[in-house]
Amino acid sequence: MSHNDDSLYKIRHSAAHVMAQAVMELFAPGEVKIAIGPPIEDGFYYDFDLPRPLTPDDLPPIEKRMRQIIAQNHPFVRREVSAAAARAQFADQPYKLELIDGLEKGGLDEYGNPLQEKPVISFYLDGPFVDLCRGPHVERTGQLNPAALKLMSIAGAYWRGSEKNKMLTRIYGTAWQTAAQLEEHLHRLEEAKKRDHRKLGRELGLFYFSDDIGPGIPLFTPRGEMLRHQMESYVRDLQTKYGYQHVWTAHMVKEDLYRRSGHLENYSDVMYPPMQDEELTMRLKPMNCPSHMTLFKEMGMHSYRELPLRFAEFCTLYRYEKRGELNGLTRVRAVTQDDCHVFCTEEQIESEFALALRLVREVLNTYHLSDYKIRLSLRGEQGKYVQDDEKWAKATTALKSALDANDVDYFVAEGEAAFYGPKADFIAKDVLGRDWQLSTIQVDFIQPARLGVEYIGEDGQPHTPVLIHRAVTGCTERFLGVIIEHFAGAFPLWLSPVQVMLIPIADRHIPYAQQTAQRLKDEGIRVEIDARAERMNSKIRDAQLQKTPYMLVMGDREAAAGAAAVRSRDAGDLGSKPLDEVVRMLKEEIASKRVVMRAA
RNA sequence: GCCGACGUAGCGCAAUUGGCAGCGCAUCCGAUUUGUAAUCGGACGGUUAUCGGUUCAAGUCCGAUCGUCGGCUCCA
Repeated sequence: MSHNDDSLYKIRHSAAHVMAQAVMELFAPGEVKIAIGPPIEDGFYYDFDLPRPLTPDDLPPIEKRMRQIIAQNHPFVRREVSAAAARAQFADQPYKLELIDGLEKGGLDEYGNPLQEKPVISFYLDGPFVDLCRGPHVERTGQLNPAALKLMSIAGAYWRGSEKNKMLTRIYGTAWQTAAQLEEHLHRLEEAKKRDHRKLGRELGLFYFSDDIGPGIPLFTPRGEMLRHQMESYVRDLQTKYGYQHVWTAHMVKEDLYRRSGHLENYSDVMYPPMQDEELTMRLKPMNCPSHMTLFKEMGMHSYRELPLRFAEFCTLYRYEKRGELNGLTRVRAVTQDDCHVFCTEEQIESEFALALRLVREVLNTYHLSDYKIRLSLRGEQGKYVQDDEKWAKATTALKSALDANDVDYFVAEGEAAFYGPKADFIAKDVLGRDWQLSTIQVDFIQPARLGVEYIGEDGQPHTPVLIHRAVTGCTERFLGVIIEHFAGAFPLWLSPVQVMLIPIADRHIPYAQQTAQRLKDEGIRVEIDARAERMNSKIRDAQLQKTPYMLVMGDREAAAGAAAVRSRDAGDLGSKPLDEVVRMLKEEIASKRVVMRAA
């Protein structure tokens, strides 16, 4: 949470304590073990180790008890204590003891991450409830607004976030200063639900999931595929313009290649099991890099003069995502990356980074996803990484200086790197303010050497190129999921699967509609005719609900005049216009890739 | 994978303590030929996710499996 939310921070932090007290009172003394309860964006949570699972029916009594505690208006009192005193206080609270250990050693915070300085151990007391807590809090429980508080959900959460630890029960709540703010927040959640791409995907007939196909594998309808096609064509054309070349490398690869590239050792958790074909062991591709490097090698000797060589590919990759982590289109098992591998010299890293950056920026701007931050993802202490400190240091330095040379602001995240190198990840905010990791630019000094990729340098000697991995929209599926929600299903004209719906008023206007449809199709405009025996109003309503950008209504007047009554999805009835003008207007809007954003 | 909730017609939902499985929309058929967000009437549609158990009787209770949803480090 940011600093200017100090008062909300205190409110939510305090609400977490009040909730913990309420939960403890729901059970017999000593039955509830409390873990941690921080404020978070929009609210707070507290993790408990409970004698039984909670159900949604448990929330109202807890909430009721919280209001009573608030009404009792206990002061929050801070007390600094020694580690020994802290241990005595929480003798029967194992999680708190573990936290105290971490604090006392000065080494670890509550998640087991290293701390800079040895902190002061402090308690906060409110009434009968004592918690190990750094604070700050509101002064009295009465400063919490009971009408601006709501418990939201129950979830499981591992102690310290590690699946090796015990699963605790987490209760999420939300808290605000005023009831109106709470209402607003709940309203935002409702809006987000309406835009849920899984719901819109079904309503707009874009994609489906089937038990017969398997989890995490979307099936795209003609309309959904048209969206994919438009998105991919756009990036493809732009890549071509920027000097990237497209290649194609199929979906299966001999396992041995992944042994040499390092995937088998470092990425096998995400890979599907091997397929045995007599003496051959094959794998579904989880990444393109080894294939692109192999292609580079097969194409013969490469001179330094050919570099940088940029191989782009829209390829569907297969990744084993954990069951519980699958989520609509944003987390699937068949992932189509708009991938690219640039083979270049160390000197070229900076300019290649700049090129990729320009491409990424142009694409994100087109989608009105221009509010993004860049995360420099580095190797962490744990996790699987190819061990080669020298190359990691080189790659990290190179990426940092490329970021700096291009005047890019970024923040550092340790432990987020790929197994072969550091990344610059683009994290964009959608119209609802949610973060999505989309584009990525990665520097890899490791894989080319492992696979023996070489070029002949100016000195006539073989050298190992640097590999830059780069994705613009990241992958088609997730990006589509994000933009469905971002646009609330109302795609800009250039992207819309059906751009124009022709609405003949009566059956006798169908021939004119067909004639008009052909005219528009000849201009490359995607058009459909609603020839049902329905009333015009009903056809308009359906086209509007399908979020079709333009409706052309045609009756006797239009047929006689060679015109169409234009209705815009966003602006309503625009009146009758000659077809020539309609075509000009549509083509201009398509070419401009104009976007009309809807408020969240 | 783990914790919890859920799974009734293509979609959205009903069904009393266990007692004949229904409504709306969509679909199909018929009538209507309509001027900027829903024309009227009729018909079709189900092994209640799957498998097993309890019971005279299961959508409802129990178990397993499959699937979906909410979560699983936004720093005590």
